[in-house]
Amino acid sequence: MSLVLYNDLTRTKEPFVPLKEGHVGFYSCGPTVYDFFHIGNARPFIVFDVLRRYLEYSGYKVTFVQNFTDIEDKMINRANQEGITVKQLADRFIEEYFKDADALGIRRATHNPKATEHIPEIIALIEKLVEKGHAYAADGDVFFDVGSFPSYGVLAKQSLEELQSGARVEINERKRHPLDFSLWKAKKEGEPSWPSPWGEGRPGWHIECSAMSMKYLGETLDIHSGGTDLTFPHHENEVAQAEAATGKPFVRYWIHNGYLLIDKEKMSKSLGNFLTARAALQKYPAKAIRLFMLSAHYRSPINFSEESLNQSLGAVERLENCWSDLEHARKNRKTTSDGSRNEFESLFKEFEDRFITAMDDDFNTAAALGVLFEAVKTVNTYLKETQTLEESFLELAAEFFRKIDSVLGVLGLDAAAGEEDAAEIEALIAERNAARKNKDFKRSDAIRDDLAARGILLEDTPDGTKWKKKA
RNA sequence: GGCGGCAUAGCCAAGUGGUAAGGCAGAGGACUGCAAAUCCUUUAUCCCCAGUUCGAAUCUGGGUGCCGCCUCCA
Repeated sequence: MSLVLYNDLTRTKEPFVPLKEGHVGFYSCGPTVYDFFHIGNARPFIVFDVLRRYLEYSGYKVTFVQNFTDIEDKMINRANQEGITVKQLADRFIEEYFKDADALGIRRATHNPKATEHIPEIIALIEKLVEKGHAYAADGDVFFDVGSFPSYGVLAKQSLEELQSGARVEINERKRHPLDFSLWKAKKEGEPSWPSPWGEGRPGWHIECSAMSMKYLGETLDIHSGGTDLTFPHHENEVAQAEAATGKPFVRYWIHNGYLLIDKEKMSKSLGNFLTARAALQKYPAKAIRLFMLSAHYRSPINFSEESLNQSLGAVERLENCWSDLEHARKNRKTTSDGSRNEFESLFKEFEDRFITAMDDDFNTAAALGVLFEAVKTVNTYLKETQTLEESFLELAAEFFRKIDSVLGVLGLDAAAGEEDAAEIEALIAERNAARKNKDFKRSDAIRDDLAARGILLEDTPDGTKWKKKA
């Protein structure tokens, strides 16, 4: 059994075999840093972070590269609007990106290259394309010559003619073919620029990903991912640029996530129907947002709504309750350790195998979550129905949850506890229990209500009172 | 015009030939001082029609509806 991925290049599921055994070179298109990213942008960040984690869980060494597009029309426009430099704008929103991405539990990439820091690599790639006759200069601009690259359209699965017939591209007389695209843009007044063999200018959007991905991962990448809207033309162009230059296959597995919709429409900045990740994080814990993203297959569209997020929140609470019950049992219940370890080992081994089977099948996180919840039920039932707990069960269950959560991150076991006020809470609980003993329910309920108002929820169990923070 | 996706219970969502995972919500019950949590029970024949098959949500054909890409966009 091993991972099978849906490859957009072939439009079929294929067994995943990396170029170098045991190692995966993974490039994921990152944000243009002109604004906060929204919850739709967050989908690929979360989903491909989980794929990356799963590859690592599966034993691969993963080099994960995600770029920052820090020079581009939108960057320039926004910087001008705000009266700051493009660099200042980029620095600010890279910082904001990390704040939100970290809060969402997205692990840091191995490399986060910026376009403006790779101008020499970009120019070198363009020069190579010009030399090989795949690009041509025109008044300080350089265009890629799609007519020179017969397999243009591999990802779109359309011929040049077919692509052109539906195209809404602006007429540009300097282009040989309407679909030729900019590799280098001549400087305009008030724009940042760099010297180049074609004069002062700046790189086009598509070229940065080809240049930077190959710099960090070599001429052939194992996985390249992004939103499905990038398939054409961005990724198509990346393929053309890289393969025209190197003559080697650029990417072995192209994977694209489906859109996040809101009111059945694509969430996007231009439509104005977006919710920033930051705003979402104020309303919902990261765990709930992650679980929401993972509750459907990554290639399906998902519809964002308050109701969906609330459902995910409910699900997360179920996971958390199970975990905290487990912890509580470990501290407060009688345990023994006779014999039955093997039985529990195979129980959790089976759950893990099923988790692996789900994830191996084109990264089916929805099915994987199903397995996780079945394990939750098993643990809950065991805790409820067993008088004297077997230590190995508690250990193995905790280990199972930790492992799964190292991939999915929906339990937040990585996050620091931060229970500095624990002592005070414990004291109040003791006071409340004393009141309960004296049947002073007025007093006991008052304490419980006060704590609830602070976001501390109490549960009375046969093994004493348990408390937790509201999710 | 070309390319592609989707349609499963009140909601979200797996499942691609053998008689429908999981979550949320709801109802009933157990437990509780009351709660909370948990457990038990309960809620679907898979958009429609026609085929293939011993057998289809799952394959084929035809409909209907929704959505995306071909332009910046995760």
